[in-house]
Amino acid sequence: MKSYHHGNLKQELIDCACRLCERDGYTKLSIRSLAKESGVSQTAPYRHFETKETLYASVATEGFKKLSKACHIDADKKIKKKHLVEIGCNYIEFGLKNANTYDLMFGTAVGNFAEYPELLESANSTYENMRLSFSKLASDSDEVIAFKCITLWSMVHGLVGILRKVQVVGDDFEEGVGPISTASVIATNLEDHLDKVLTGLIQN
Amino acid sequence: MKSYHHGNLKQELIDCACRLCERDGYTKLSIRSLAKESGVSQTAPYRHFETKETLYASVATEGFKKLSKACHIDADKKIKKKHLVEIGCNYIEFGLKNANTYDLMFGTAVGNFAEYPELLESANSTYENMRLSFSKLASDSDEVIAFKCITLWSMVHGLVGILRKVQVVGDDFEEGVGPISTASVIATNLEDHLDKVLTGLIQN
DNA sequence: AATTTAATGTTAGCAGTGTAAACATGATAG
DNA sequence: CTATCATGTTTACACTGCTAACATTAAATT
Repeated sequence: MKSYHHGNLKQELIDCACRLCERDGYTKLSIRSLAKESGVSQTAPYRHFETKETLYASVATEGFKKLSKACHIDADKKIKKKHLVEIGCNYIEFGLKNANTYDLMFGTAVGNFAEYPELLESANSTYENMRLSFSKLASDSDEVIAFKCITLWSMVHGLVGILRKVQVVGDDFEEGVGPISTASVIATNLEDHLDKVLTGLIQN
Repeated sequence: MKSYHHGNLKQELIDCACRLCERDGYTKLSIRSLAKESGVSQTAPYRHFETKETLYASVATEGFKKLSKACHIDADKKIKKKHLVEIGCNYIEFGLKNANTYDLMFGTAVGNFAEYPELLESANSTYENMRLSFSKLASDSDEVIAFKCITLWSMVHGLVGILRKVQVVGDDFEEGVGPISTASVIATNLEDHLDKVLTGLIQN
């Protein structure tokens, strides 16, 4: 009935880890609980993941693939500024809706991406997507394109960080000009905000 | 000789925690090791910190105080754009030089700042400082000031996040237009970069 | 000044963790 | 058919956060 070999354990562990990481945050994830969830012995996961960080890297890799998809713009389309605004909005939406996974992707849980080729690959390809979109906006040099791209990325990345604090603190504040309420305003007018910033960055 | 009561344990624990957090990252910090370092029993810290998160909150509070100081601009000075650039640079420098502490401050180690009044206070006052500087730049409405302030903050916050990945991956990449090298360029021309972004945001 | 009380320390112990070592099983290659 | 090797299990170790019960001493109350 229950065969000694699981057959598809690695993928099941990754899927399960993705789910639990997002639900409870990666700190709450234990290899043992993961194993139990898959009906397998405590140390079985070690046949597929050298250390816990290796498992984290797999979850982060999945995260970057999803982020990449969320920020993808149809390649044939003629890219305008509004499309970059859309990319930015989608990025932020991903960061807020998958907050715990986002932590894993951009925090320190995985120390050095270079140690995990798949992770590095998926992270770089997320960037590459964004870069391509910028390259279709105007005929800038590679340097300028990369520059604009990093500027947008750090902008939306920063907003995710700030806005998440807003989510956590919630409605405890009504002051009007504090960081919380201001950030909230930006959050609800995200498109306008990104539009403004991008306008300062490009002419199109 | 060695008295039963330590006398200044709480502060010593905080200091020690700040040091260890910055050196090894907050994940490596254990209450037990902390206690040992202070020559006190394993559970003594629990008389001063309800849970580990409470300790984290104290370390984060110290972090915000330092960040606040690093971003402080003399109140009497007439504020110009270059001062805001300076604030931004100092912020980023702090984030990069105190990377592990910065993680603790802006990550998810401390779930809800509102549960730790001192932390909330120090975090808000960091923001308030920045806001004041903006308010001395031009006679904008409170809303506009707050808006600009959040924009700068999320910008530099995002850059810290991106640039840290650069530090970690280091010199493994020389491609020229990849995220790593581009971010590196931004890092070495930080003032110019912030100047550009701020120019798009303000006129002064 | 004597005594009660509250703050701060210790000891012992539970349940949970990451990970290594030695062993078991069974799919696959020779 | 057999040997090998990937994949699973058992056992064990050192470590963790945290609780409960007890010890000591500083501070408050009488």
